Amino acid sequence: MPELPEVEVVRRGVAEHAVGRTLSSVEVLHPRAVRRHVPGPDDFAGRLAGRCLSAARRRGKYLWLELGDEAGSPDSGGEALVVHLGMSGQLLVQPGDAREEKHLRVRLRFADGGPELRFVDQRTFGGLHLADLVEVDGIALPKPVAHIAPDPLEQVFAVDAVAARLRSRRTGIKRALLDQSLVSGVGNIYADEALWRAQLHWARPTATLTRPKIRELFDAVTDVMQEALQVGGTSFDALYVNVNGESGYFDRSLAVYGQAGRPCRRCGASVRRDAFMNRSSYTCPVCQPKPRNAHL
DNA sequence: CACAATACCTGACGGC
DNA sequence: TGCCGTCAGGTATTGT
Repeated sequence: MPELPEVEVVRRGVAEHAVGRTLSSVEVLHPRAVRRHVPGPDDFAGRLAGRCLSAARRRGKYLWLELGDEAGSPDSGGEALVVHLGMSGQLLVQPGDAREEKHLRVRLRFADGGPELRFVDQRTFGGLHLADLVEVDGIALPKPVAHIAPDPLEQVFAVDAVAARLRSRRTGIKRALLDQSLVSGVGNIYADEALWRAQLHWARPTATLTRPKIRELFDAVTDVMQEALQVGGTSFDALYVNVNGESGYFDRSLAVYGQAGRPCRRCGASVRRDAFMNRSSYTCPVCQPKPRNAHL
């Protein structure tokens, strides 16, 4: 599933292969892929034609391509093509005559006649839309991304400010980690991996965490994400791939996620799976004991 | 306002 | 063989 490291791998690919190029035509093959573009698919395609992709940026799991005029300079309006991969979205760089993917949703062609960008998405939770840029704390963000908190790999990420907000909450630590308005980029996989590294149970009340423990947890979040990034992200199947269609290798480094019944790498106890928010949480029952005052 | 639950979606897989 | 239930889960929306 694409979380922050996977989206960053895609961002780098798009920066290398598409930034600086001018779009010629855009084809929407499935309207649901642009459902967040309120004016509709025709408006989406019409407004992109002739625009240059001037930069590829990211916050958390959101990716956006800044749009410039044909000469390539950023336009005064400040507009971006926002991309969210959802659960199964892929952004691929493909020759125009390459076979159509089964779940091809949007095709973006370029004026230079080179490889096109394809948005492929089996489960259609992801999508593309156009948005104006607004300034938040000195950073230009698309309007729909403005409510998302900085991610742990950003310069502006301030762990002490996050710790203060965490400690005032009345919820479990994993729910808080997954709340993109508190910290962005963390999904189910990296939440479980970071909690295992910091030896915290998912239901631990945030209010009971000390500042040093919260710092330790976010060090673990940062470490696990950077390690994943170095090997191209996590993929269990063909659903997550970089722009060249290649899978990452971080699945081989997972300590608990998806490892139910296998021995904990630290103590050997059998990793357990709990139902959590209509999905799963994986923990070591010995290293991450369930607190008595658990926030279930 | 804070927090929790649910809807949205498709395909793989196991049981019968 | 094929049907059915379950699971995967990020985010917007709805409910308390």
